[in-house]
Amino acid sequence: MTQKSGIAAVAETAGVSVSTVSQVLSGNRPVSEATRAKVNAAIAELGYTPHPGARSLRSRRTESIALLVPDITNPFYPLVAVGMQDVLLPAGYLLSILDAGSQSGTGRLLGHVLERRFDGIALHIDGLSDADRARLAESGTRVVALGRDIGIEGSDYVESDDAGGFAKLGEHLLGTGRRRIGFIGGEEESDPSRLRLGGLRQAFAGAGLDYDDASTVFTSFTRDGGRDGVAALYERRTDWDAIVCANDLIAIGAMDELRRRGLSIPDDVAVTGYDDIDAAALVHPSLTTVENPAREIGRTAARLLLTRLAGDGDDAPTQHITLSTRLVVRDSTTSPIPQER
Amino acid sequence: MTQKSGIAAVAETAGVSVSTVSQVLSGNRPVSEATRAKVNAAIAELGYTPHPGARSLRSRRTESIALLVPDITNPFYPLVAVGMQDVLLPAGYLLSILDAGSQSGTGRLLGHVLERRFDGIALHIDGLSDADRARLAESGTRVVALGRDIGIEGSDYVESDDAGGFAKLGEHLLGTGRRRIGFIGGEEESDPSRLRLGGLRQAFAGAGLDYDDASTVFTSFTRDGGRDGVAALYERRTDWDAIVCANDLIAIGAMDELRRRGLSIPDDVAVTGYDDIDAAALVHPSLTTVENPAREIGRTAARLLLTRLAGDGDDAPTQHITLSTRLVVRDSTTSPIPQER
DNA sequence: ATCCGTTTCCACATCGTTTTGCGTGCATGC
DNA sequence: GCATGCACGCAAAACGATGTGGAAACGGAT
Repeated sequence: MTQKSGIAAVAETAGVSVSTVSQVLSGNRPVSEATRAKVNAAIAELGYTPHPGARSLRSRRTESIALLVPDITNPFYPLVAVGMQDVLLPAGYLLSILDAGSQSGTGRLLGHVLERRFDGIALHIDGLSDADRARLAESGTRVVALGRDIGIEGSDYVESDDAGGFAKLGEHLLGTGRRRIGFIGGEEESDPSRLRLGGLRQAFAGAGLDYDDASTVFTSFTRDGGRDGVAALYERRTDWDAIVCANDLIAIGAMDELRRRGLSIPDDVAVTGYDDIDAAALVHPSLTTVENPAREIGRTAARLLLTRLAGDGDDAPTQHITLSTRLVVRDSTTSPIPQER
Repeated sequence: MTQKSGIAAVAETAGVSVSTVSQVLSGNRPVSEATRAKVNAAIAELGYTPHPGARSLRSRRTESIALLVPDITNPFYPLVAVGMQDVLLPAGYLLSILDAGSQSGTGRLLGHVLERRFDGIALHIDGLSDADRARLAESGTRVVALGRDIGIEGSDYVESDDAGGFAKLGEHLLGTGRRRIGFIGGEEESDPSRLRLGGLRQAFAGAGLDYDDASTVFTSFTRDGGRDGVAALYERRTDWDAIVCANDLIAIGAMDELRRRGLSIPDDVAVTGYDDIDAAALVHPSLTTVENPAREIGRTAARLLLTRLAGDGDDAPTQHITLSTRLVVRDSTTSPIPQER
């Protein structure tokens, strides 16, 4: 008695052929109710699980998709991942989150990812090298880009309305009487920095005011960047009444430095961020910011992928979805609840 | 001219047999320098990548391992993931981070994970059902547990020295003259809560003092839990001079509530947390806590898995590794740098 | 009884690897 | 010259699934 394994074992104990079992599993062809029952019984009895390798070998599909992020310790990305799972799990796909460790690590990891033959890849990349872009394109893997267009033929992308968010921030600040408003961006060459500054400008224009370019400094998207940014701004002048930061981490760093200089937030100067990471609500005073709908970004990206994977979307035009953002006003731009006299 | 694909195509253009190409790839048997060169040239020319499905079908290995976490938005887990990657990537393994979404979601995801036939699984689970434990055990997949013993034959686990950490916290507080010390735990039935309280008790005992059980309340491991915990403690008495919290989130919530009651931290009451998540340094005043070496936990877990996967560790006794923790003193237990007068 | 259309199942080829067991050709020892 | 040993490559058999072309069984119509 040779010990069969896999689908063959199931076929044997059910007293049917291998192909019939496969049919029952895939529902590809009609199977009579009687044999279907026999097969299912055998499957349950043996605790059978199809071998994904064998399956993908034939079907050329893995039923799993990858999310490739530059830094999983950035609290923004876990939320994106959760959003993708919301959509993918019910559709029978498994989401693997892969951490490149840094922007530069992306290329190194990309090779591993492509080797694994995921059905689809979602990635958030700031600088994708031409070589990597080519590898992605010729791999034939479905790709959806997060945050910006990745420049691959036929790959959709989803981003949030950065400019609109900063316009709302600007209006909020101008509406509360602030006029000497500085802006601390991330890396100067980065798309987000430029878009976000653009939104602020728009708010000024809308109020019939001029935005002074000398109110802008660029550093990096980190807490340290925020500290440096404040230092740079205060070298130019010292009468700022609001500081707009390109993301929450910068804002938190800026608050550190402002406090160190003996300034009170928001009485002397208001501070705003972007993203609405958890920490924004935790700092003291809590940070006025704009909600960057990470989870919704994830959901949308997953839906785009699923549509493409369904196949009939192969020739559909490239999709570009922009999600709207929401202003979240907290204590860093309004007077905090009086607590120490 | 039939269009071969995969290894057969490589074999053809290199003018060798399929098996020879495989040998070159795996280095399983010696191959002459000349043919090795020919094969490598062909591989490069065709941009060949082995099909992981076919490979795992034969070799029964996937070269990828999974990290299953209850909630990827908890900042602790991304660090664990990064630590695992540190070790796994150089070893040629791909790490997939899988988010169960909640403790209860673990079971649902576990099925998907086992189906995927990962070579190894690392999981951090508080309550694993017996059914799931059985599924894991009989799947034959290598398992390493994080944080606690998972009770599966032959599965190693790694945890951090919670009790030691809380002993250090207790000594620190007692050493600065605090005596009326309250403890806010997470869920009462959870192992961590009990272990951590035990560490605090130990500090009292070491100083020849008695710890009063009436100083303990249990809530949940969240920020809301911290608020509730403070409320509960202050119903018992109002002269606390320190509050020890079972993790940083609780501590941050506790600070919210203390502040709302008009108390000053640390002048009126000191607060401590556990884990040293980023937010601990961001809150104001910054939080004294204990570093829970998440990244090192990840590294260790990965090493344990690799050892088992190497095969010769099959019969080795179960390993139980405890990592030491480090006290991080910040402003919430010392007087902050005078900044307003 | 014959024929035909459905339904239901099966045999078999196939996917791309790994792996074992042999067959070469060549130098070596006698 | 002839057995012996080595170093290299190759053929072929798995691995576990999918899916197509057909064969068998079954009714109903003629």
